Amino acid sequence: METVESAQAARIIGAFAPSLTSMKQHLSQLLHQAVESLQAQGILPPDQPIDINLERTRDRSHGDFASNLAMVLCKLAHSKPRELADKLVAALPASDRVTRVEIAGPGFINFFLAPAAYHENVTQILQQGERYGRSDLGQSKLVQVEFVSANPTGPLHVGHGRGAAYGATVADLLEAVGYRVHREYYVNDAGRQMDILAASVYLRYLELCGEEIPFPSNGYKGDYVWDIGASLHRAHGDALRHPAQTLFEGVPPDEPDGGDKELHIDALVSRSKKLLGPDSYREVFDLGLESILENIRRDLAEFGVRYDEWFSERSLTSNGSVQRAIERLKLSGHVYEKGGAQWFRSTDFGDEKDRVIVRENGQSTYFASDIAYHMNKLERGYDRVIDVWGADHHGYVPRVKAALMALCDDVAKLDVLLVQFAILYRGGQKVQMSTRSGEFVTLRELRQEVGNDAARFFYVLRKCEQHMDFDLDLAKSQSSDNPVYYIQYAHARVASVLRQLQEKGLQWNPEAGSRELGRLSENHEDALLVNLSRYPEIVESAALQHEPHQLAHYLRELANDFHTYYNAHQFLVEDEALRNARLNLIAATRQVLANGLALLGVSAPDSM
RNA sequence: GUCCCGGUAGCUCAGCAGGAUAGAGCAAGCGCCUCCUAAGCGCUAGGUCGGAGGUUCGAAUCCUCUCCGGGACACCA
Repeated sequence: METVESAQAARIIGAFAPSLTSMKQHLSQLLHQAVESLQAQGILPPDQPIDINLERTRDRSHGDFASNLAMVLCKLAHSKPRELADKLVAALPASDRVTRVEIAGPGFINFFLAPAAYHENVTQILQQGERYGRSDLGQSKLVQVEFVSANPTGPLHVGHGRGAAYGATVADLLEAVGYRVHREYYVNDAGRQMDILAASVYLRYLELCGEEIPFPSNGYKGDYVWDIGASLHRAHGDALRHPAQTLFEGVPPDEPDGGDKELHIDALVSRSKKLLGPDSYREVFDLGLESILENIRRDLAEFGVRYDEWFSERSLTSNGSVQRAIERLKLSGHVYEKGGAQWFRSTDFGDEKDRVIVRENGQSTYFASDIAYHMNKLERGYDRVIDVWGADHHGYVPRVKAALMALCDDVAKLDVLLVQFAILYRGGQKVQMSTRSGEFVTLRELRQEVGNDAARFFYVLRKCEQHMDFDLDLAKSQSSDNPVYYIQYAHARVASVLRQLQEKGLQWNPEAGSRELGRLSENHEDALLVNLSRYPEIVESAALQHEPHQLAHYLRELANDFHTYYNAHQFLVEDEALRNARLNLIAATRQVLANGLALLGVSAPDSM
């Protein structure tokens, strides 16, 4: 029976790259062998799947890594934890990278690593450069990450910004640990909201033609709609003009006039369609769509967020995918008719209530498109599918999963990650935002105010599903209070030291430095060595748990270790061997800071 | 009403697939530039981990109940 773990173990033994990632795996393997040996002796029952739990110690007096294995297995072995620990330790194969193994406390097995293991790691960092911290854990499996996917009815706002930063970072992290990642934006280019946008554009156009228009309360009022109306006017002059009176013929009153704003706007949409005719209407519609989508694309690109695909919702309707999805659901026997509409019995799969997929008027719902979209995703053969949604969609998760359960057994491949809104603070005060009046802070405004680096970093500083306070003043401040500057400054300081080296006419020989790493004996150096070796573990954990904040926090710690070291010791010393060793160490630190910042989409400047 | 998220130092938060004395940054107080960027560093002080039960060798971490705060619950997209 070939398990994943033993396959991994075989790889480790086969090609032993001495980096600390494999150090953890190495120790894990040693424990595995010990367990197998106890199984052979009959001390532990054979053929029991055993999880090796191995973690970094908090306190260095407990060594470098600790395992609670003996405490976990003591019941199976019918012995006391410390006695079992004794037997496990006795059965551990020797390793030149472990100087000492101790049993402590209630039965922890503590591993003390050889300093040389850490020294080799520094050399690895310098050799691997940008690749340090990357791994093939994902075994080139295909993952799709869909994120942002905001309706193209207006510019991205700060809420979308968090989804963008988070989704992009999760995608990059997954890529770093060896997945092949497909980044996708689902473009809602069909449906009522888009019609309302088209009508809004057309109304602004008519105003520019000189018509007097009472603008609908439910229309899109942002300035960008004016701009699109103006492009339309530049392109067509008055060719698409109709008298306001004609347009408003038979349209029920708007809310301020005692009517219903929804009925009012829907009527305006159908009047616009009728007056313009299908071709011209489509032109207005597409101009609105394209202008806004272009704006969104540019915004995201400037934010360092890249996509492999912009997937059109409309295409699902036009190529029959939606129809096909509905048919398949019907065939599965989970669809019924009620009140003239087609309902999906999602309650069969744990949803709270059944959902409409085809409306009374024959139109399929947004939900139907979403089912088709997810069916499409799974058909494309991804091993994993990740949806990053705004937390306000959380009620949506059960019904999408229900649909997938009805259609296939691949629900487990889908992860929906919900991102909470960020609340902005300026001068200690909440920045008020309301989407309906169009008075929201756009992502672009945020980027202009605090810069891309601070925005990207702050957005991923918290777990995604957690509410977040975004302090604009802090994000802008150029002081150590601001974690972004703090980390970047550490990076810049190393670069500065290396510049000083030349000015002082001193040499740095990295090869010699590699041989002299044993000269690093200060506590500050020890702390740096340990934390540098943790980086691959952090990347792995942040990626697999979809938690970029782990990396953000780690980088702050690493920067702190460096600043402390910088203040306590001189790097450009006369002693050549020591100087080479120290420069190797800080160059490695710079590399790890740069790698980590790159994964977060934050720049790593050489001077500040 | 149902469902999600949160309640850890004065503030903002880590820690939560159980582990060895609960961490960081601000803010407060005291120090450190003839020295590689003081956009930095050190020290001091600060907590019955919302509350109550339970599970066990061991709980901030898991389970149940409860209190407080935020959010979501369309034949909208």
